[in-house]
Amino acid sequence: MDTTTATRSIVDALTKAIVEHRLHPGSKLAEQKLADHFGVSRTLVRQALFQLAQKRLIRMEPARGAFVATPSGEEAKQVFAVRRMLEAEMTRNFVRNATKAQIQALQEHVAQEKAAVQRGDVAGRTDLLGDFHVRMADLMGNPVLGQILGELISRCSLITLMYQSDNAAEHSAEDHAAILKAIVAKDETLAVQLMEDHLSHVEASLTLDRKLPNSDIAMALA
Amino acid sequence: MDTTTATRSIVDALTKAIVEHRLHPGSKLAEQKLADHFGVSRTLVRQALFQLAQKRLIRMEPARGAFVATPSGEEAKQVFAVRRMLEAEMTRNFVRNATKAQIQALQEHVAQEKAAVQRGDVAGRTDLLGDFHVRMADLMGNPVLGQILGELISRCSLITLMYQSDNAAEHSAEDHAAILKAIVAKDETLAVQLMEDHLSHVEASLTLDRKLPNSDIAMALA
DNA sequence: TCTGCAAAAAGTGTATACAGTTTTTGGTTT
DNA sequence: AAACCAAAAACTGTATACACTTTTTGCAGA
Repeated sequence: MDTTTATRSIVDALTKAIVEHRLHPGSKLAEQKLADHFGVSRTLVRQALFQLAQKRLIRMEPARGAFVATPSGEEAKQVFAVRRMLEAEMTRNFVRNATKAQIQALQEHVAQEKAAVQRGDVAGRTDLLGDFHVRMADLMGNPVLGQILGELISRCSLITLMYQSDNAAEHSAEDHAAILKAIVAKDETLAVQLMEDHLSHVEASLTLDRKLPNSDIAMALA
Repeated sequence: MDTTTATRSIVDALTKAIVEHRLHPGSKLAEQKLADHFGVSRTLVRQALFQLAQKRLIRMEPARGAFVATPSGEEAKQVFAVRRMLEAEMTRNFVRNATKAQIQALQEHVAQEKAAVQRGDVAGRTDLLGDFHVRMADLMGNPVLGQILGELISRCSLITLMYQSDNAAEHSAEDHAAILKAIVAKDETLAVQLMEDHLSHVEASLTLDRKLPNSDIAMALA
């Protein structure tokens, strides 16, 4: 991941904008406009766009340019399937190997989530709910896993935006608390089960099978 | 993954060269030399190098250039850990959902592996042994999983080159046959267990804890 | 002979130029 | 007023130019 610092910061800025829903699925990302905005040449912008394309946060169409990705329902299901595979085992390892300090770190995180929910901070809440999973991956001391999961979770941010029907995200904070409780109790199978259920629950709250009016409309008025 | 076709073919050519061990870990990849070789400008070479860096097949050092990656023993363990997570579940799903045609495709693949082993075709054998896992991922109809696994397996190609002690790879063909037998018998837990054992076995055949003489030497004479 | 250092060569990082394509614009015809 | 077409504008894809950094070279001194 060692690109030069300039492109790195462009990648980070665009990633943040996409994950935080400040750039909508399907939006055009014109190179010159981005170059002007960041005060660099198109060269660096292009490097950043290629990296984002590899992370599947944008797609590049030949001779037409870059657009914020519009993941299909099919792709969404696949992303969740892989997340379940990884996070189930991650949870199992966490129960077995986590130190008190690591558990406490997660507890503080869940407390922050609850606070965000209670004060109705939607943006902060969304951030924290995704961070819970990334945090857990990082605590496991496996950066390879951490990076893969981080990218999958970024993609989920786009997916939930496109397919979210009811705001079932509010249940997520409770799910996290329950998972953590099982971890503290060293109940391995329960913790794993709760994690799998949690992910399935999030996935089920999406309407992945509709005909994607979002994509076309967003494309149309881009 | 939609970059323009030119850079795509450069990425593929370099990936193939690295995975097939025609470019050794630590080797310098000078941009102009690659550009001359491929008959394009440095621009396209650079795009390709950035993509390879993101796939962790090369590393880029600021102002010093690109080098074929030299994964550490620590990183190798992490890659295998993630592979076990993904491939265990992949195997479980495969037992549950595979069609007769898919199983037959794998059987033919294992037959090819045996043939390569018997005729002493080391290069072909190595290819096929890695392909077994990629093939299985592709058959599952989950391209998201397929791509992640494909990249992890590419990295394993570098890892086994750097750390291989005895040539335990010969056992892999038998392992694959045993896994497939369990799949045919619809023995889910056995198939999963055999897959996990297989990956642990491959990992155990590596000497991941030595001080990496390879890396430094290769760097030194690059 | 070995060490140290300065000049030259090679290489990377970024910007710009230019060719080819796509999109927009504005007028013309039905 | 709507559909169509051509010229202009905007944009992408690739090559090249140039500044700056690293590496190599070759010579001077110990």
